[in-house]
Amino acid sequence: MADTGETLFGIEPIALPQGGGPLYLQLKRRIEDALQRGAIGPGDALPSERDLAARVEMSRVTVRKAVQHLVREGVLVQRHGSGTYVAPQLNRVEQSLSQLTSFSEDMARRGMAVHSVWLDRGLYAPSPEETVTLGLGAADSVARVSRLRIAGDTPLAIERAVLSSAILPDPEAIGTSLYEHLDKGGNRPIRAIQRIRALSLGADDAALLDVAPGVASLQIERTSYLASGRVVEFTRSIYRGDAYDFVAELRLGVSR
Amino acid sequence: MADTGETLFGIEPIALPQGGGPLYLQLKRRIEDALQRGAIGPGDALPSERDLAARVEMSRVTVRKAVQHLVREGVLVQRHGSGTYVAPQLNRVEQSLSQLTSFSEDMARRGMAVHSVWLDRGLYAPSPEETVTLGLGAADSVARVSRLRIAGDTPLAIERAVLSSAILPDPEAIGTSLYEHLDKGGNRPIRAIQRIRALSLGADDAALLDVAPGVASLQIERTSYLASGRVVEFTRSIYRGDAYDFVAELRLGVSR
DNA sequence: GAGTGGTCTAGACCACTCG
DNA sequence: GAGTGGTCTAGACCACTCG
Repeated sequence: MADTGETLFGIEPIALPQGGGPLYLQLKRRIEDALQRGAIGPGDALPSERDLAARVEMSRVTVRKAVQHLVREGVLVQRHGSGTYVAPQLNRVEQSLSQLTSFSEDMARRGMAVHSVWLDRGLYAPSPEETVTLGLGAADSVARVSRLRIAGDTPLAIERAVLSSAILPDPEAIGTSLYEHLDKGGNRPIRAIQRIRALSLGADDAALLDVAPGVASLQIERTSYLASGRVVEFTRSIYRGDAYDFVAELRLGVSR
Repeated sequence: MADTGETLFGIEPIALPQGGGPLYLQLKRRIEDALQRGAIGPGDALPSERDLAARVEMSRVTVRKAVQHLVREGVLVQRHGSGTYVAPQLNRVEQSLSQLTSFSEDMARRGMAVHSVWLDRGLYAPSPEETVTLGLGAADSVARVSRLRIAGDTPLAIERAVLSSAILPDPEAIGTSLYEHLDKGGNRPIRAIQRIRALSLGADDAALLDVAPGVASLQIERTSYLASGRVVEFTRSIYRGDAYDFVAELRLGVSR
């Protein structure tokens, strides 16, 4: 469906009225229009930045600025050395915010093949923050387990968990499921508090999730508790903003 | 605490080793270091882009690229015609994801003075999406009420609610509280589903929230129900990513 | 090797702020 | 009016991809 011919999917060489404002916003609007009209669709290649620049009679820097805005919004993707493409339509994953569910089982239920890549797994001296959160003593160490969650070939989330080494003495012994492993030791959490915020992705995490740096993402910090009230794990996860919806059910509170 | 003198808060004219990579990332790292060392703090002015460029011997475009990354991350703020500043430390607002609470009362409990600005309040023909969501007939109209929520002088959120005009025939009659108004008519919701996602702010919403375009934010879509199961309102809200934490409590689900 | 995006420069003009 | 960020250009070189 890509059109690198004369009409440039309806983006005329000379800017039509299109409203005023900066050139890069005008171009951004024209590309958005082409998408809305269906002149270009998911997976299609855009003309190269140099081509686009020549045709719309703007400098390449200005074209880049328009394109980068759309990349940050998740509308386009750029691949170094290859080209610029309309972002493939992702099926957003819905995840409940009221039940502690299993990533693997969640995905299986949706018919998605998932796997994880370990980013880190080992014993460390705790940071002051970890000492406080996990309620550790001075001599205690912590197990850090980090992994990248992948569905098909789309990375969805980075999970970084920290536990007392008393609860997880051998991080290497975890199979695919941390909770299953904890269960065996009688340390399965029954309750958790999650804190959700929006986050602009840094270069490193963006690379792991295969998106552009600066893209909006969701960071979730989870503190899990045993029935005894003891903290089992503290996990900081980063979810791709374009791939996840979190769903919560609310009950009547006070009047607003 | 701003330092526009020779040392440039420890950012030396000639780049120290600092690791490699693109110049703009090196500069970004040096500014982050200065912040971490406390050489500059919230509210402080940075040197102008031209000054910075001269001192670190990079072009202004490269300096801008470093600065803009930090602006997008919420670390710095720029004010056109005025300068570049370290972002003031915001007290994040915590909001529960398991109770339907009142924005105004929530804030009052935290000792914050809040007010709202109406962005829109009126009766309209429904969009197809609204017709479906609200379960409307062909001849029904909808009330749209949009407002900007402000704490002190910091805009925190944009709320855009849509209701059947059968439930809200006169949008102008709302005082400060939509729910209070609904209550009077016996149409108070008792249950709601919220859908949370990360979103990169567009120019218009960014301007309303007084942040840079492209900054990460949280979008929450809420569908509220009456005891009868009927949908009362559909609200799409956008929360400043740097000002909000949403907190949810989870109970044990299936194994992971 | 041709083509692509990623980085970088030097310079220009504009719109805005501030005293 | 001086200074600031916002936009824009023409041109260059690099790192990467792809057939």
